[in-house]
Amino acid sequence: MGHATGDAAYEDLTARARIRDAAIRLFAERGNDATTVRDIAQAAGVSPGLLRHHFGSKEALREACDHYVLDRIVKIKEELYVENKMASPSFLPSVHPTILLSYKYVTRALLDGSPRAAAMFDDMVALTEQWLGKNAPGVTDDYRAYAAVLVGMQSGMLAMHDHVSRALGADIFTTEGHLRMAGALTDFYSHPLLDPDYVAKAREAITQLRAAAEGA
Amino acid sequence: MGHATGDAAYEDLTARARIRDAAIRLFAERGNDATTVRDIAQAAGVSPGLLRHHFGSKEALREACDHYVLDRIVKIKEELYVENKMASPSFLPSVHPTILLSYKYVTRALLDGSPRAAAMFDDMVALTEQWLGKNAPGVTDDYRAYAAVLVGMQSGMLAMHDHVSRALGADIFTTEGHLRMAGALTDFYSHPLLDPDYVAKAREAITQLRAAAEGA
DNA sequence: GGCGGTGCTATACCGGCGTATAGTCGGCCA
DNA sequence: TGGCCGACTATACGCCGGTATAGCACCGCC
Repeated sequence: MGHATGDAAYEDLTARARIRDAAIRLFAERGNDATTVRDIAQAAGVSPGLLRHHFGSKEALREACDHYVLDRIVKIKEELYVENKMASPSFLPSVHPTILLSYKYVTRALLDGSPRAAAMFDDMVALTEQWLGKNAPGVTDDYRAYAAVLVGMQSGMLAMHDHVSRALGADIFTTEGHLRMAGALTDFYSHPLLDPDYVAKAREAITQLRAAAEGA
Repeated sequence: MGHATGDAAYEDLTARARIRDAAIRLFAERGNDATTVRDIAQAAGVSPGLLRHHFGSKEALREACDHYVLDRIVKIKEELYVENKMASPSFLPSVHPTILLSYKYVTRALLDGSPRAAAMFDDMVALTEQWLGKNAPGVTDDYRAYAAVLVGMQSGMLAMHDHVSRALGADIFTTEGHLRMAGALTDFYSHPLLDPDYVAKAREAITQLRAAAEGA
């Protein structure tokens, strides 16, 4: 990570690639607004002017990063998909540092309002909706909402990585923390959390509130 | 004076209260960094200098807002708790606009790194952990991770409200959208999503990856 | 009636941001 | 060898952020 200077492979990259990589790292870490072009330039070991020379503007650089990372992710997903038919869109055992960084980046991009990331979110919702119809038909009668909530929770938890990691005592964007999180997630998806009594009461409360809202 | 809205009750508030309310609204909507003291002043119908006069600095204003909103939330929770013993920390049928705004605010505060919000997150994790031990002892053998994931997903979904709302076709911070979301959430908590075969394979994959990571 | 303090405004200041521009270095081709 | 072109730097510009300061209007108190 902290290729200050001296890492041979890192030094061998073209300046353009170094800028892109540094930008991805910093955007993923701090978000778009909190990252300055001067920060990126320093991290890449170049002058700030070079960013403009190669990418035109900060916004264009961000789009290039979006494109790069999102492409990498769909490629990874395709590989995973053919490799073992894990068709579930829920979670993948993504433990390689690069993959983790990519997820971190996309999560931030979602919060930063990146159109590309938003499109990916929509795709995932659509995919999940289909998957539900095929593989888990009984769980709900509002597939759309269920899929939206599922994808939102999954990506949202990554957005809360600081807090989840703190509670866990391990960074969920490292292999160790990610696996512990994945374990809990598996528990979560395999057992119902609420007992039927409680669920019935909750449903009743919801329908009452809905009726009250419509009546008003 | 007499700025955005001619609402009488609004006009009757002291300038200090108007500033606080405007700040809460804007912080909740755009986050801390993206809202300027000039924005807040304009929304409150006062001059920018007055913010400094009453609160000292932007950061101090934010802390005052944190304090105010968080207090409001714990008060609401206490009321809910005594009213009907809904001891579950999972979700509350919070449909009042003020409550929804409060939740939106805290969610953003979590992303913005507010210490108070983070403390509340930790409290919720601890509470959830206890609750799990009492009310759902069988679901996992890593209570801590389970609770962290649960709270992270729940709050994270709110952080993704833009995208979830877009997928849903309804803003989840309005009563209508929130109830639809709550319905899906109830489905989610009451039925296992993954079938045992799939779960077994997932667990196996996780343990393999863990072993590989430790071996390395 | 004068008078001090408080709520409030107007304006100025400084730093950091993204961006623009002029200029330097070095390799490649005629 | 001369010249050109792309990679790259140094420096400056305009803008806008939070903040500081000076001054004004009002109101209770002696």
